[in-house]
Amino acid sequence: MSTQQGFERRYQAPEREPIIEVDERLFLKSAARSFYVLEAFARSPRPLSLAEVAKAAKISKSAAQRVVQTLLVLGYLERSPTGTGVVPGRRILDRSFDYLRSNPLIERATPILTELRKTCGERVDLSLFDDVTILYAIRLQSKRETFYATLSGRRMPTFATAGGRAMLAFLDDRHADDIVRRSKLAPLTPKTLVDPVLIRQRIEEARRDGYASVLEESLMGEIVVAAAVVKERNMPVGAIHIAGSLADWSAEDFRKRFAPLAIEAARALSG
Amino acid sequence: MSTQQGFERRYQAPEREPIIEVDERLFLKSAARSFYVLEAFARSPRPLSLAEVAKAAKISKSAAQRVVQTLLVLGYLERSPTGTGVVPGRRILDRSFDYLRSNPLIERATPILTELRKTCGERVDLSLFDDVTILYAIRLQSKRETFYATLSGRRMPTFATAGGRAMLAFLDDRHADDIVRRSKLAPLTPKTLVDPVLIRQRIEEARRDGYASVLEESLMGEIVVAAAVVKERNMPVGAIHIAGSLADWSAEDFRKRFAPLAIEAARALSG
DNA sequence: GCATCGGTATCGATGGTCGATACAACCGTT
DNA sequence: AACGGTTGTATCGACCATCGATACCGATGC
Repeated sequence: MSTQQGFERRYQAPEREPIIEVDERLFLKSAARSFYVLEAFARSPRPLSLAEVAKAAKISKSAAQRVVQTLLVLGYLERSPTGTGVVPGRRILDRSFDYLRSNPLIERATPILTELRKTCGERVDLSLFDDVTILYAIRLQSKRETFYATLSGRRMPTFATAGGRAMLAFLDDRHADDIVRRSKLAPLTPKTLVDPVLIRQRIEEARRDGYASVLEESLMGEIVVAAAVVKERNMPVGAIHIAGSLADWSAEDFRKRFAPLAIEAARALSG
Repeated sequence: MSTQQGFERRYQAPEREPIIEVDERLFLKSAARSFYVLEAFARSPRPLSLAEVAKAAKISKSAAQRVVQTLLVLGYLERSPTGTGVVPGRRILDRSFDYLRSNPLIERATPILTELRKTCGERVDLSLFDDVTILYAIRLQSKRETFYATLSGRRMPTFATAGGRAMLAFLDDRHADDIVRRSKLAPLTPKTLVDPVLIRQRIEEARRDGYASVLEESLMGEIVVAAAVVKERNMPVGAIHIAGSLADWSAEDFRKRFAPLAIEAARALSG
């Protein structure tokens, strides 16, 4: 259920690196409004009435009416089958298809992950680095998964995930600390580390070992090992996760067995 | 409702059913422009320069500049890592996450498909009906899959897929024929049926058997059985596919073994 | 050197969008 | 049966956001 729509939405100021900060005058407010409407469903995944849309997107009812009509025509919204309100439309999936297909990393990763999934028999994920969150792009489930563990497009806090920490380990301390500092350090489970000092310690371990491992920090009963995929100059761009259940494995066995596989797969994708 | 326009893009005139035809004056041209830009990547999944964007979206270079800047800020576009041009942005995945999460069918289907995947050991898909195309929403791969067979958001022609025919079998003849007629009957493989008479015959078989089966019609070496998921009034909304390789199975064995499983899963989702 | 391509920035005119408002249809409740 | 509450739909003049020609800067290439 944790929608966690991650820490604070809304795009103001990429604020990372003061690169050029798009010119106000080139920003199309009316275009942005459409996306604000679509984003309303990140907070409430159910049919929204016109009034609710207007409120969520902070626009007038009239504006909402126009945006909704437009998005209905384009297929990015659909009338709710329940009769009232609108829901996200199928055409959105076309765009995510384009995204996945346009990203060379995804394409190269797919066969490697498939192979990895076969040898492991456990869930295998590819996540993408995105500042204070990571974004799951490919998810190959094993058996018995929760609904959200199957969805790509899910975001998780960088600081609390194996993949996130594996990626932070490739940043310099200043940058990594900055990300932790800007993260909302809310525990996802009773075991989530929220003390920046402890988190930093784990990051250093990851730096030393070449992989990160978290134990029940985002889901009770779950153990994950992950290794970062890096580009030139060792910039982390993604991570390969292998996730298993403590019902099947001891933490030590799991790490010993799967960490090398994650590292190898990540290395095959790097460079 | 259904936004058809299968292969052919662009939304002019839903032209199907003269239902209310959204008021011209409520259609936000400037908002639509942003989506035209995003859709440019459906045709060419690679970085596009400003000029290319302008051309693809049929807007001026200035307009392209503004749209691109805006979408960059919002995260729906990203600068290409190769230095020049833009590519679809990660934020798109957030929206597809919202879509999947908002759709009750997807949520209900997930555990059923997971279970089905486990008992079958073959690839299992959930597709959604969308007029002349079907749209893959959930894909659980087995081993050795092609890249495109792993991507949700992929569209395939309704007439040539097992799921598509299973769904057509639940429409009345007029409607089914109409969909076939409006489809671009281009063969995907040497074995694709393109004769409307033969296609209709297969649809009738599906109606009789409660499932459809296609043999190498969309991918050589592949056999697929599928059963339709229907709503009230027996309207088809999706289909469950089970896909295997002819290297592992005879067509007959495959059908005998998996068709009942597809039917049962689809029935569990229907109603 | 010149040509061509990439992205960026400027600015006044114009027309697309704004939003208050009214309307229609549906629900329960009293 | 009129009510107050939804829902979605439709109208219209005023204004300001957007338009697009144009100029600019930097790389790259011959």
